[in-house]
Amino acid sequence: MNQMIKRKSGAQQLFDGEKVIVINGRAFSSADCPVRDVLTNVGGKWNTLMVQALADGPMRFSALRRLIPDISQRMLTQTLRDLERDGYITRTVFPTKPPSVEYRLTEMGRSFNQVLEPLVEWSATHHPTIRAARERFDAN
Amino acid sequence: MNQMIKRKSGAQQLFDGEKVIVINGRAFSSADCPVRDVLTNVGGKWNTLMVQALADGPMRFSALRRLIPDISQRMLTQTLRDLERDGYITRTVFPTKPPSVEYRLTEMGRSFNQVLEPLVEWSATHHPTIRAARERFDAN
DNA sequence: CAGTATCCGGGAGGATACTG
DNA sequence: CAGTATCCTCCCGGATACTG
Repeated sequence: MNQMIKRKSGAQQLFDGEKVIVINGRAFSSADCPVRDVLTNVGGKWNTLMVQALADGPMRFSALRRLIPDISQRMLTQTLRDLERDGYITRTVFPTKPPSVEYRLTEMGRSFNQVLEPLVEWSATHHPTIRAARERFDAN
Repeated sequence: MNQMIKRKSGAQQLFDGEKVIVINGRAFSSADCPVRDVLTNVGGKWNTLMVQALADGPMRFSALRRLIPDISQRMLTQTLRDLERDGYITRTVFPTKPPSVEYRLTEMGRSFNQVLEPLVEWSATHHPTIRAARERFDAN
């Protein structure tokens, strides 16, 4: 029930000649696999960091820049746009002058952050182990 | 405690002139941020899929090829090598002829899979919502 | 069977300059 | 302040061919 892939499924026949991935017993064209679709965002260099930056509360564009010093302006805008597009965050413009823009997690964004957190914790916990394994492997 | 980033920390001063990310109150050079280090793997196109493929039990190279039809030989090898290097899986060669090689999740690999599963579930659940949000956004 | 080796295109993302 | 607009580079990953 929890594994992404099931063996010995006849589902490969569902798409004629097309490559297929099987998740929870259902077949998807690997082109639009839902899990892949979401995990692509997770993999993006800035997406998860941005979600976590907004987890404490809404922030403005410039505040995000200061919080994440090594993101380029281009990537900050693009990441925020992508997250907005997929419904993770909302963008609110205040017509002050100069204008200020507030970014805020949606309900779904907060929901996502909750499944993200364990992964972050896991990463921090196991990072030393991974580093060690890597050095051991590279020693050969 | 659970958020990746803390505000109003003076930690930016810890690294002299270097860009810094702050996690759970500790500062890391953004070059070797532990969370980024792990999440990079999550983001790789095949890494998570491979972990899940092996979640049910060990598999051989050719079995993995059949299970994930649209991976190239090159990427299959490389993904397995990377996962082995970081300690997620082990690689065992059986000197039959022709040789067969078995890949198996380590304890850490299984541990990782457990924090991965909720993310996979979440993806499958929210995928329709995301698709809808995306179409709404693109309509403008 | 389980890999290497090589070539190659596309896209992610950085740097820089400009704007309402 | 909060963006666009370009340009450019690196490297991920696919395709193909060869090997112990």
